[in-house]
Amino acid sequence: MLDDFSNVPSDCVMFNLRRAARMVSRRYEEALRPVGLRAGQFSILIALSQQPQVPLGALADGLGMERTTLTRNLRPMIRRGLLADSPDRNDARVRLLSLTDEGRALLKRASPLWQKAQEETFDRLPEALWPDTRQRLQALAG
Amino acid sequence: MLDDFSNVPSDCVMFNLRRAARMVSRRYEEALRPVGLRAGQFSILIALSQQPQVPLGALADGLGMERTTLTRNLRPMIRRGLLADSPDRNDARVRLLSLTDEGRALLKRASPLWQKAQEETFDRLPEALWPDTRQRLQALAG
DNA sequence: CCGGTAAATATGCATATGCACTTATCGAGT
DNA sequence: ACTCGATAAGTGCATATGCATATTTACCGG
Repeated sequence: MLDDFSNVPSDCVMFNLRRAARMVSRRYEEALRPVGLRAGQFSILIALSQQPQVPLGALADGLGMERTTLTRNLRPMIRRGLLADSPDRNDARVRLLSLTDEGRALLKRASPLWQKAQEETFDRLPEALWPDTRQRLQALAG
Repeated sequence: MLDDFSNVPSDCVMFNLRRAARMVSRRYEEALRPVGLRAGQFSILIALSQQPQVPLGALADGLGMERTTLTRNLRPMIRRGLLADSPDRNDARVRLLSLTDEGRALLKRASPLWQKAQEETFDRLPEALWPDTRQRLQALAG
């Protein structure tokens, strides 16, 4: 008998997650285009807005991202002046990251654009389902 | 008053989707490493296993991916001999894609590895929740 | 047949992703 | 102080992602 993979595309968790992430990211990036932020860059700004100084590794963990990936994702943002980094005085290995004033200002401008994308997203998935859905995504990511 | 973005990381659909996609993809790629397939490559093989000949654009639509992205993702797979492409006899613009015998054989070897990754995934998200979760992801991707 | 518009795909550029490996630093035990 | 294992971060390589733009082909109205 022939191999039948016909159920795999819809069953595969990885495939469905990646496709949804691609499609949703494109919509958020379209919304954020006026401020010139990519989807991942917006996430980094948000993550850094929570704390004054964050070690690179801790930030990568929070984003569920390889340290080496984050290292490179930071570059265009630092070049643009949105982020600053400084060595930890107590541990010279650690690179502490922080938002600049410019980064904070841009985040403020980006916020309503994000809000709009978020609302458009909830036109597709009823917002009441989101807390539950988020929890499932976090379980998958954990 | 200061801007407070403290709710954004957990609320942002885009962020949660991307993070989950990253983490889950890494686990599938680890499982698929013995056959040397990346997560997206496995998805392409599966998608092509459904039909004998698929136009590039139609495949891209099915994957929720830009045609230009797919164009390049195909390259290493064609170079490796997993896929073949030929022009459509009725429309010289169209590139028809198909699995090679080697591609089909590799998919067969990859299948149990995928199955294992899938099962590990369901250790994190109860499988009973998957049909519903999949539907939500498809709504987000649509 | 010709000209113009639409469609399918490819290219240039920039960012994103992570593994294997390397470098620098820390801290504990001697 | 010294060595050594552990930890934080960076590099080289390869694939992934998509927008703006270019190229080729199709099709339709004249």
